Amino acid sequence: MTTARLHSSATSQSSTKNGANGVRQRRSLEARHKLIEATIACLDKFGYADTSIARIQDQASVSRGALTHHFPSKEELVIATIDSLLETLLRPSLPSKKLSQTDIVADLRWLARNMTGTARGRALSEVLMATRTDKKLSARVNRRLTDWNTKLDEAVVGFYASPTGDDDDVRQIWMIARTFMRGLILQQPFTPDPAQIEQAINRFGALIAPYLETRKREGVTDA
Amino acid sequence: MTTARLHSSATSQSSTKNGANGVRQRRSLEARHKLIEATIACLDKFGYADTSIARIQDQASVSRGALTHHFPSKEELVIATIDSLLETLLRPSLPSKKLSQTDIVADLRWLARNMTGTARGRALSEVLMATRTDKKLSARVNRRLTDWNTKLDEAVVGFYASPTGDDDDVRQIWMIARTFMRGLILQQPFTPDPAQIEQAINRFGALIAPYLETRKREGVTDA
DNA sequence: CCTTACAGAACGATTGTTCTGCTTGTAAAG
DNA sequence: CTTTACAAGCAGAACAATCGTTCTGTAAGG
Repeated sequence: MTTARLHSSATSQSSTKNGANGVRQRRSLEARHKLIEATIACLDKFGYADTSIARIQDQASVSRGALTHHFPSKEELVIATIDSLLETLLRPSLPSKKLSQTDIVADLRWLARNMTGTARGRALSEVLMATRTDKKLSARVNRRLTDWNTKLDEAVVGFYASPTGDDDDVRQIWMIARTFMRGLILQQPFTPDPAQIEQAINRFGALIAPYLETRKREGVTDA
Repeated sequence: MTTARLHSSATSQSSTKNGANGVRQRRSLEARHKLIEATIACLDKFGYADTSIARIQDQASVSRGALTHHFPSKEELVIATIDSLLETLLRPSLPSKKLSQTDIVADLRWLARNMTGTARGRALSEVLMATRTDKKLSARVNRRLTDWNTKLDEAVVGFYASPTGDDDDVRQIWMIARTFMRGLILQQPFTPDPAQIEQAINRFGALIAPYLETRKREGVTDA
């Protein structure tokens, strides 16, 4: 007599009116978190093609029943994982503890490391490639991705300005930078020497540096 | 016109003693070609994850027995497909009927179209992403990819020169350009507007144009 | 006559999903 | 503060479908 156990979408949680942390809810969130982290690890290790539910539940040390309880389908799990990836990959650049704002090349190196040098960055690349052909998945995450991109643009405009004063140019330059960084993952098989990759990053930084200026930092209260 | 010459690669070198085209050999090459084309089409349409043997043989309108006869394993088929992709993606840039050599931005647009706007370019991106985690596949194609990259570098140096006279700089600039182009595939979900993509390509061309000059064209006999 | 080219069934392994049963937190009822 | 009822959390079997590979059989070019 189980009703439709549509375990509410990824964003819900929201809890009930209860503010206290119930044992029940806490464990649930823990399990979800563990499963998402396992999915990221599998995407990084095995790639999207070979990331199966069996592997994920093995990586997470969670029973299959628990997995299917929290994520009734693989698609739900992937989407929740994408949400997690977007959030954690956006957060560090918003408070800008990491961005030096003065050395653009250093910022680019940080960007490169974030996108290709971490499990989360590589995992995102895997799902991005998958969305190209998986229309069902694409339909459900397209909005999130474009929103994320816009938010990132606005954050960058808060840090950098164009000598011409055109903010759109800053957005375009950084969009080019992000595109270049993403391309590194696909270029790596051609250029196995890490030093050559690093040199290319530095050179790219030199190419775009003349078109970026540090913005006069006023009250940048992060919301 | 499209008599694609596909060398049988790692496996048997397929007896070159016979100069005459037997009916037998011709049909075999035709079947191989058809299967490779079908694989490319499937990689483009379904992505690497969902490109199964069943789908390939369906796309090629070939029996499963025929497929397994020509390619005893999926890996063999994928490798033969990669060989075909590398060859056809290199050829047009070698004789340089397409490269204008004067308008760098136009050349970049052609490069972008070649890498992200064609089924072959997208199919290559799919397998490139797969090689990141598939170590068995990676081990078998790494050499081919680096060699291909080197060959492309040399071809580019034949067309362009650096104002500084340093050929290595030309190689680096074009390596950056190729990386950027590859990144477009992964950036597309974030930036669905084609016009914005095109503008970014043009802008990128403007960024690197100052560092490239047309090389005085002497006898460029393509080997 | 024999090897190659092909057709197609059969194979075990693995895919993602569905279902049944058991435990347990939690909140309402007493 | 109990008692009780019920849904959430979870374990694991069962499921049909599909995966890639192997095998047997047949037709035909050399």
